[in-house]
Amino acid sequence: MVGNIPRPTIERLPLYLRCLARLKSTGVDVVSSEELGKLLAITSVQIRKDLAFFGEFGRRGIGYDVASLARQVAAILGADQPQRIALVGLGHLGQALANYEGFREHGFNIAVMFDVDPSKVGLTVAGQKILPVDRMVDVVRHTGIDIAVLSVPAHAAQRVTDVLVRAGVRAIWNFAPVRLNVPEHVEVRQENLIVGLLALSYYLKEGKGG
Amino acid sequence: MVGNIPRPTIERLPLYLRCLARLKSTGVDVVSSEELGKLLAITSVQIRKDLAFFGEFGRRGIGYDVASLARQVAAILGADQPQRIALVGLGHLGQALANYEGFREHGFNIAVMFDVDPSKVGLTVAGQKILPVDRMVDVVRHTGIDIAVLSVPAHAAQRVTDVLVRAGVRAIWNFAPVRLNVPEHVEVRQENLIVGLLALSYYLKEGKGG
DNA sequence: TAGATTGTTAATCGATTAACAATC
DNA sequence: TAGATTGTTAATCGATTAACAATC
Repeated sequence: MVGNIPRPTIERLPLYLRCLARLKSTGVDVVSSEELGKLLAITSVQIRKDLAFFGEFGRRGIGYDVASLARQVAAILGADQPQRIALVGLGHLGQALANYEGFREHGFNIAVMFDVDPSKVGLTVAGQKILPVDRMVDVVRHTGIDIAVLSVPAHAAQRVTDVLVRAGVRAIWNFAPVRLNVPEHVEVRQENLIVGLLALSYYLKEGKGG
Repeated sequence: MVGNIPRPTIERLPLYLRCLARLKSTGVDVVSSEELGKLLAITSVQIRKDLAFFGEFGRRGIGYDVASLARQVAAILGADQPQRIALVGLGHLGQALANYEGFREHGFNIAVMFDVDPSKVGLTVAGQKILPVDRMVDVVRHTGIDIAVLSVPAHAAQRVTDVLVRAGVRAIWNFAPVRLNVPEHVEVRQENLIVGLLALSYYLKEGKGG
């Protein structure tokens, strides 16, 4: 696999994957980059260029085998085999994430859930018992979980992160609106809901002809 | 205001805004682009370039007045005065959004909430009563709401969108994993949680040295 | 005035698009 | 073979970075 793939390419792959999964479920066996592009509002060249970073997946004159391409894109993204993740913080957002179907569909299983709030510990959400944060290092280390989802209040985010790092987590998906300090070997993905709403608000104003 | 601002610039403005709000609340009066950049892990030139699209906000040799810059960035984004929004779909994600503090902080108030599910209609979430979708056109049109947040299942998203458009909504923040068809004058912002997780999963694999 | 920092013009870098050869 | 569609090389476009003049 090549060293430096453009970030925009990486962020389009999940779109391809989902579209392919949908095509597969509706019984489509073969798809051209042109057709895929129509469905996604992305040019066919862009799609072929993106895929070309990783290999040759199509048949000239024919197109792509839907099932096979889906498998291979999933493999590129590390979504080809079940991956257990830890969820920390079971406020409203945490509970929404715990119940989000999209994860399971891509092979991500929330294997453990933690919260500091004693009134939440012991409750069952989405079929899982909430554990106390005290047990996080032990449990995460023991189960060998790599990815943690962080949906705690901003003021607690760095503290929880330090614990997660100590527990051996190597990727953190952070919904708290703070930049986390982590060692170099830990990947952080910052999710930032308000950006979406503010950007939308800007384009709304612009559309008005402002 | 200039016509064509780079999209990346627009998406950084909310980060500036939040950082400035935080500085203000900690009593910082003046900040340089260098300092702001350190806090956000963005270069100072990038920040100055971004701001330059909209005008001159700083004082050479001094820096930026935190309160004044915050006000002006908020104005650019249309977050300088309260904006009412409609929330459609009160599943787990919808309820999380209804309770999300970040919106209020930026002047967005969820003024009305709708759901199809009769067992949800009438319930109170985050201090608001859930209304039936049947009343959506009337209520939205009557209150003059511009922005709708869509957190309904994928299969219902287009149907609800058509109603929202009929009700006069001009911007839709869509959490359903489908591309919406809307008339040209309606802005759509596609939010896509799974992209974040899959991208993280990719970079985790890469980090491994794969 | 000297030091600091902005705003802007020019150079570089990276991503998208266009053109086309390869091949099913 | 002719038509379709991929994969790739070259050209264009757009965003970031570097350099620097303006000015507090």
